[in-house]
Amino acid sequence: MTTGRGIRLRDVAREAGVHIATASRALNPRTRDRVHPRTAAKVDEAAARLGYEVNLAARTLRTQRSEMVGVLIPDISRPLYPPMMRGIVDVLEQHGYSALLLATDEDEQRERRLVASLRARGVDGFILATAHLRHPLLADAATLGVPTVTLNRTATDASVSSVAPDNEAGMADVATHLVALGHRHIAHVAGPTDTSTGQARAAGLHQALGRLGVTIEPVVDVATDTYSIAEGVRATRRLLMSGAPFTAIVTGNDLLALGALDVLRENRIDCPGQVSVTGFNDLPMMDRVTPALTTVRVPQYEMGRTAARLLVAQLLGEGGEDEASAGPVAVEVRHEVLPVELIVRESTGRPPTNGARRPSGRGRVRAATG
Amino acid sequence: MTTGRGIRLRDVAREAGVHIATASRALNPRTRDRVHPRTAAKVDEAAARLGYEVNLAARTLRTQRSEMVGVLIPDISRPLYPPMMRGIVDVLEQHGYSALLLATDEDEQRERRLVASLRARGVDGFILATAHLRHPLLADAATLGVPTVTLNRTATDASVSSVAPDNEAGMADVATHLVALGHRHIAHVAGPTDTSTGQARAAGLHQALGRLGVTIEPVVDVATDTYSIAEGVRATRRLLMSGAPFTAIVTGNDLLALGALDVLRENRIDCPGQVSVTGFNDLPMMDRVTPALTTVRVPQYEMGRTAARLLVAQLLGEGGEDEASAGPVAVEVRHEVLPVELIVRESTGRPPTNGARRPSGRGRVRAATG
DNA sequence: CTGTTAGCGCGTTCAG
DNA sequence: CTGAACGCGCTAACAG
Repeated sequence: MTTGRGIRLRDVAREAGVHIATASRALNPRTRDRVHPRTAAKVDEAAARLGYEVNLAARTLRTQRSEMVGVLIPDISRPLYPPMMRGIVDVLEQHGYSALLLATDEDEQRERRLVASLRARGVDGFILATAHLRHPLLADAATLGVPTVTLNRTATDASVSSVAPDNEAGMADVATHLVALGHRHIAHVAGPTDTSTGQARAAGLHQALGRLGVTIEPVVDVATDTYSIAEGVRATRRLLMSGAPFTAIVTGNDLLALGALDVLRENRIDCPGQVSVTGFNDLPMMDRVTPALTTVRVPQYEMGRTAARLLVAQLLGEGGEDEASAGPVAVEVRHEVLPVELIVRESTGRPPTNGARRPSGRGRVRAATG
Repeated sequence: MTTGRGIRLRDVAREAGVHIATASRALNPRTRDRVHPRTAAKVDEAAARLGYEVNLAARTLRTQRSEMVGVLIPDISRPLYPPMMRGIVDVLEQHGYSALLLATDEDEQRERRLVASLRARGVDGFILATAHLRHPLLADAATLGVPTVTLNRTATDASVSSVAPDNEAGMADVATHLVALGHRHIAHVAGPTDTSTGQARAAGLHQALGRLGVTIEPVVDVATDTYSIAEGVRATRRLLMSGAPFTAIVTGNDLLALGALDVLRENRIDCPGQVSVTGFNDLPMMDRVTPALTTVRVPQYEMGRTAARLLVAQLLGEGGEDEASAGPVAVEVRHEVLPVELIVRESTGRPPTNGARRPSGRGRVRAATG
């Protein structure tokens, strides 16, 4: 109700008729029980009357804890991330932490700069959302002793906690689904091999198909450089050019799948009539594209929440750390793998009854543009 | 390369063989020119060697400027916001500011709490993304003297800068487009009346149609409570129930339009064959739903950038403020209205040749579920 | 349970 | 152009 500007602890203390330190203890939840309830009440009242708000910069300077977490996301406008971010923010807020959001664009230079600025700000921890495997930062962050959790990146580094979807299980579901429908000739538009999701999903698919007695011909197993519609287009064109037969395309990500659908459409190949397509992630609106995409739902919001919970647990754990344990302070490292769910929609169906054949003549494939 | 942890200015000063104050001046861009170039170079070198990183908590405590901005967004996982956030982050980063992202869910209580915590953190400014008109916070923020910019909310408060799309022009384009196609009986699923976008778009539509000599019958002019697919469904069902004739539905937002498309589909009313539909915003994937949505593109990323620029301008302006000007410090308040663009896709076409009639019998309208 | 004292790391006076 | 001293607002240690 009042200004709250420039009101310091000493003002509250004077107003309440107690010493500044007493006011501090009364107002800080962690130390409130060290003060007489009646005194605490008086302080509360004075603080409320004056509109006092603690100065966190001062507290941070004193305690070396900023109660802020740095969240590094390549690009929040890519649809995979917003639900994750929301999950992160929700959990952090619950524990009194705030989220500093930075865009990395997966640019190493930029990342280093941003992390440096976050360290300068004294963030208590990092959440690093990236699937890229080469990530020099990780070694740094761990080395520099700032608690870190990676998000959407399967654990490869034993020293940093991680949260990732169960890519293998998702691909196993996809494989089972397609084989049950009767598909035997399956093509694969794989995600980038320098991402953990790309690798894990590709491996999961191959393993599952192997168990089912189906193999993917190398000529119809193509990789992409990035997760994007354009890359999906490029890769699917290559598939068609190969002339090899297939009745289904498994992709590593919904955007790649959208690109595949575009290429099928431009070549007048019916989906799912002639060729089935699957995606991964279940991004928003995937139920509304045409045909509605069969895909693997990744619990994005829950992944964000989990990452934040893991980080907060470390943060709180560290604070209460007794120095009893000698040796390197064993921060508990955990690797959470969250369950995924196959969502069957309209882009998958039985293969054509006349069996697998080249879905299109080479000459009919449109040349790539641009 | 080195740890950077626990390295203080005094360490750098000692390493460089100068006084701590000199090191401070050399390292701070604003005061660097007050020190001898050779001395500055020595300090730089020492800082680099030691991996020094300024402690921003200390600087903030001293200077009362945190170089952080609080960004309040109802829910980052709603597709309108991520591109805005990206724009904000990009511009802020350019000027050395960081973004603290909070989720408000448009809950007033929560908002107050969050704003209080941001003030406690000493943020230098706020960006408030909300279209809701009643916003007590605004008065507060302005009153408390923290520079604020509203985003996606047309100026109603003269004291706070704002960035908003040109809703009127967008609706004028929609009206012109539909009338040119031959539509004379137009229905309207309006956005919430307690939002500035809802109001401005509704007003813009009515005005434009008025100029074109077309009026919307009150029975086919329905409002919604929120921008959501479910509300679009509810409102469109009401439209059909009314029995009044129309050949086009103009909606206040893409989600409402998706709901309208759902209801048309469930009643086997062809779009655009029997009824055309328009949206607003051009959210991601609107080119891929069926039918691809004719809508008004709002420059979300650019709006984010603009909001951040306006805020930074205020922040920098304030710092350089000479006390020469007596009276209330006139922070420059600006209201930016960004141009929009009509994107014509497949959901609009000529009205049926047999003219306007009730697109569906009352009895055929499915009852609302739930 | 409360008061006293000291200092977190920095920027900014004021002298020289 | 550089050095000395002070204090931003708070909390942690130590007394009492």
